[in-house]
Amino acid sequence: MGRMSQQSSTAPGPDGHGDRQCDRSGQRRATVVDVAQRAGVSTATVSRVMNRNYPVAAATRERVEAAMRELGYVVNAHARALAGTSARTVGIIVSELIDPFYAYIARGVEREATDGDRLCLVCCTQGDPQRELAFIELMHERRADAVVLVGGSVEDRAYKAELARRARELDAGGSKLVLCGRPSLGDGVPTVGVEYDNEGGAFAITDHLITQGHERILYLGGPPGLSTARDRLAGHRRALELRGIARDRELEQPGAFSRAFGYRRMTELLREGLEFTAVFAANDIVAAGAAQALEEAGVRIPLDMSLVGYDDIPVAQDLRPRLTTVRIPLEEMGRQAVRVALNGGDEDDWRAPTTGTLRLGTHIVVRESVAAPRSTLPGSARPRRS
Amino acid sequence: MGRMSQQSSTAPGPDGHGDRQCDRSGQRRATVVDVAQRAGVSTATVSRVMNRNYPVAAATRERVEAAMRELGYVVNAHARALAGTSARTVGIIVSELIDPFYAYIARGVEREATDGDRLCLVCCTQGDPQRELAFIELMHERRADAVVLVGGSVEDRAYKAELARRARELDAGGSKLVLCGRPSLGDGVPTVGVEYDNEGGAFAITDHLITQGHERILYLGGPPGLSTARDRLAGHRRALELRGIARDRELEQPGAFSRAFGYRRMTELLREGLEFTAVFAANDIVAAGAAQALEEAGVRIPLDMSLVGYDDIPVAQDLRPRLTTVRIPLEEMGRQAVRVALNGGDEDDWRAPTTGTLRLGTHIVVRESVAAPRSTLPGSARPRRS
DNA sequence: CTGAAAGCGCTAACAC
DNA sequence: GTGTTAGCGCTTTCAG
Repeated sequence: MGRMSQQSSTAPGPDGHGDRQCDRSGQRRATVVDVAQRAGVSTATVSRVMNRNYPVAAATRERVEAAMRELGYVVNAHARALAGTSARTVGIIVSELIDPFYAYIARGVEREATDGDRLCLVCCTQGDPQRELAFIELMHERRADAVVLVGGSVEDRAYKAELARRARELDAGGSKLVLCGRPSLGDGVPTVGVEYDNEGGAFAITDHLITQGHERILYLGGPPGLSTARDRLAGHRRALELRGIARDRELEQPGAFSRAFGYRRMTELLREGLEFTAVFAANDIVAAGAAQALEEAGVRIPLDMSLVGYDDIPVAQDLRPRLTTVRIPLEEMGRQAVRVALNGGDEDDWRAPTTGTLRLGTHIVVRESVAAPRSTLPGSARPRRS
Repeated sequence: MGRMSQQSSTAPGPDGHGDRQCDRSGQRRATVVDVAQRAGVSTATVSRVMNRNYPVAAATRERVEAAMRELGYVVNAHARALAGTSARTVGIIVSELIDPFYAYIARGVEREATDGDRLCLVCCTQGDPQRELAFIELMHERRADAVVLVGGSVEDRAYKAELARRARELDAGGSKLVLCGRPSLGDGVPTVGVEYDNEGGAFAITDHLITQGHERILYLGGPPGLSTARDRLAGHRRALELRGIARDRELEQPGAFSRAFGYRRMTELLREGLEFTAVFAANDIVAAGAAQALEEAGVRIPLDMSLVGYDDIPVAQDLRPRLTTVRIPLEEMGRQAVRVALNGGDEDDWRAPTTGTLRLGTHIVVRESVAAPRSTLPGSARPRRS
């Protein structure tokens, strides 16, 4: 047997150091070699027992399993990954775990990953594109099978180029960059994607408002530089246009996707006396802020003002009245994201030219926050400035 | 200069195969060897350049960095971890990412991990202790520097023993199991912990209710088998006892930590005509459900009924009236969890006997959901069964 | 400051 | 069925 080929190991150590460690916090973890020795078999057999991918005599197997148990053996996933098998990891990058929009998608990703016997690396960028890039790199270093990028992206040229570079690197290594809820990087870039009908949802809900008789609709929130916000605004405008309602720049009030923005801006607008009968908040969070401002100003929903949101996260049902909004299949998107990445080029190379994009639908959920504008009701004055 | 010492590389390839792979999806990732070759240095130098942990001539460094860039080199974290350095990973196990209670803690863990230049493995057990155990194992395989177990644990003997075994295994390997918001496993078990004053918070808020004049307080929700729920109920009982209020079993209605439970059970209780003037929901989610039931039954908060919760998650502020509740330093707990794990025995072995437990405080946040009971107001009838 | 070489722990041919 | 033996890609003494 060829062990001890050098003068370095195993034995108590000639000079008193070299083999320290048995004293304090950790007596060297057991390895396949230890297990093999104890069970009187080769390391190959131990490996076979663990992976159950090869016939092993029942008796042998038992001996090996006993040895593993007795030694408290735990495989080293890194060694395993190094030796060739996949790291069985999928990475997910969101801007904020606290935000239900991301949390639901993350849940889908985590569940699908777990179902596929993989672990999930999760990172939060806190909205910083630079961190996003850095995290992709980190996950690449970890050799994640897929890296899921969630949510709207900044519309920046240099940033996109950088992203494309990372996507190519990942692809070259057999991993996939998944764009979940954000636009593709272009045909040349090897990514897969899962989108939802963002523009369509916005169109539908604005149309819903118009159908109820609203013409002066305030569009509130959504960072102008974010793809998500851009698409929602686009859908909103299209609905207006289709119905022949002239666009009014004053009624477009983009801003952060935050409750604070919704509250603050709405308060200001109310004070300034801007005229409108309905509000389309770019997402439910903004709507929650707006609702609070409205409440404090004594404006009743939906009597004096209609309000709708986007995303259909839980807060939509906690608001009073319950919020009419656009539902996105958040969790499903997460699941599909990993599915599409793992089947899109791994083995079943079934005509997925590296850039497969899945598109899921959205639909509006009608609750109690919309009514016909007062002004169209016979005999009532419009709730204008005063 | 010693470049091209082997016959293997760079050139077009003498025999046409041997260097396969340049065609399909991945031309073999570049390795240190490739970089070293291209830069005309040894792999040791490349390593030194990457880790900046050793002096390297500026010129050499530049050549190496250029080579890395040109080759699109990305270190292999597994090889690195195998070679001895830590995996720079912390694991976190929660029951549900969607639940703000867990999400906030997870955020703390993620941020602290990121600040310490580590990545975060996240798993959801969906409340299944068996999965929890399995995930700990998987994270151990990944050689996570710490594994953070979040939230209440089931009070099961066999389960705890199993957990203790895992804790010892981890510890033997130099990792730490962190109990975040759950009781210690006993002195013999090498874990670290971060708790919050669960019982104290419950005591304080029940006392708050009593101080307002309430005597018949319904305790609603909280799975009897969960440590979290047990402690909250204990605090509640202690407050009652201290004030000399007799315990009434009918007023203790444990159950799931869910909105659905809060809604359903409250609806039933109202229908049955149970008498009480205030509700202490075991957490804010349950409180939200209860609030809805109350609303639908035409019971006004806090006029006809006072309501308090626990956790102080965002929904507490979305409810109308805003919910009086107990605040837990959720995110801080997450941060401390990784801090305590990473400093409790890593290098600064400053008297942390493997079992250090940090205890953070809680405090009540008074909002608008509590008032004196109608029955104590002069001249008004109690809102009893009818 | 730089190079050579010995592993880290596991898997996967390839023998027997 | 089971053993042998190369590596996987990186870090790290130990020598220059």
